[in-house]
Amino acid sequence: MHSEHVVSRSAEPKGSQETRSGNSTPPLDSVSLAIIEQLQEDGRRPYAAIGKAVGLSEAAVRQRVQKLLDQGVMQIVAVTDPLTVGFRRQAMVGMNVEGDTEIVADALSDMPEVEYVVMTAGSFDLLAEIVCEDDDHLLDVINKRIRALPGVRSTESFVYLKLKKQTYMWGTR
Amino acid sequence: MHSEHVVSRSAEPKGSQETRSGNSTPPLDSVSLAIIEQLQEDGRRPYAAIGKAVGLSEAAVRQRVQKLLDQGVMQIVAVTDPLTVGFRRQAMVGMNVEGDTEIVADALSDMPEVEYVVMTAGSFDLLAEIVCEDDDHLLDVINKRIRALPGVRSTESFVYLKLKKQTYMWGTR
DNA sequence: GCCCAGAGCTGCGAAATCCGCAATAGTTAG
DNA sequence: CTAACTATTGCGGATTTCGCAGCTCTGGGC
Repeated sequence: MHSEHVVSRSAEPKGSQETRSGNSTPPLDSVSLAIIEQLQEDGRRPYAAIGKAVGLSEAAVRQRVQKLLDQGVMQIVAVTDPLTVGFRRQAMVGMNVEGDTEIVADALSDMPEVEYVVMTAGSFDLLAEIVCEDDDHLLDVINKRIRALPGVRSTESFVYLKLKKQTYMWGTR
Repeated sequence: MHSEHVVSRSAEPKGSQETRSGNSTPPLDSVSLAIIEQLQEDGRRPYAAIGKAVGLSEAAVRQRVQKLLDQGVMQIVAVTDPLTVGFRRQAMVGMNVEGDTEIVADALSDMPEVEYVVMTAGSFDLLAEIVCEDDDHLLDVINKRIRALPGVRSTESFVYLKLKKQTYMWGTR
């Protein structure tokens, strides 16, 4: 048992199932970390192989993976470069908002073209990544829908010219 | 729920290679698109289930998936919210660059803390997402390493406060 | 037209993997 | 100390993966 607690944090109220990044995410010990790292290298790696790597039985790994998925701590998915699969226009949109930033963030999150929403400190209150099929589509999303949201004071767009790096190796340094 | 239609795409003669934007990426027909969509929903979905969904045999799906992976068109990985895995500080950094933007982009891509690099049009030439363990680490990366790169004229940072959405559903609208 | 080569698909065992379940520790609360 | 709960293990049986041989379709060379 060499596994140590990362940070012992006690008494966390449960029952919160918010979108993401809610810190309802308790423990996550070093074994689960190791499992995640294995799956970041290959999302289809067999449970037995992972178990051998992290020192657990196949069944235990399976149970932990299922739990991590259920809790939303991780997801196992195929990722691609959108440009390769037919989406020709992407942009990052920075926004300034008046009132509750989170309400605007939620509205953005409901849009299918929006892949990524983050609340930030700095000269923007929100950043959102938009994935569209063409220029008309992008224009429509930004001008007709995002700027129409109540509370959005101003936006600034950065159209993607070339994606240079995109990794999913958190924890695998 | 499982609609058979993928991304609307005009009927394609099977021999036609539409001139896709530059990359060494061979066409990618609608069947492969459909396979990718299946794996975007669940990266561990069995080949037989995918085959039934897209109208192909298990073996054919397996061959196509392997090819897509080998070609680098997609990867099947576990993705997480870095905040839940022990990385407490993230930021998007916008940059203005003099000279060849791509050289700077390549240098950024070599840094392990940099998860995402994209060349953009607009008031920034480059956007880079940084994932760090703490404030010291973040400060070090931005001030000591990024701003030290030759050609970097100025930077502006947006520290993440809360990640609201992060999906990998390109093509699954 | 004819033949050949290459790419893609299918079907089929054999091997490996996944899955559910019951039994076994370890932990915490009373 | 016991009860309740959670995590883990070991096991069959069902399912999936894997490799391979054979088949079809297409395009090129002659």
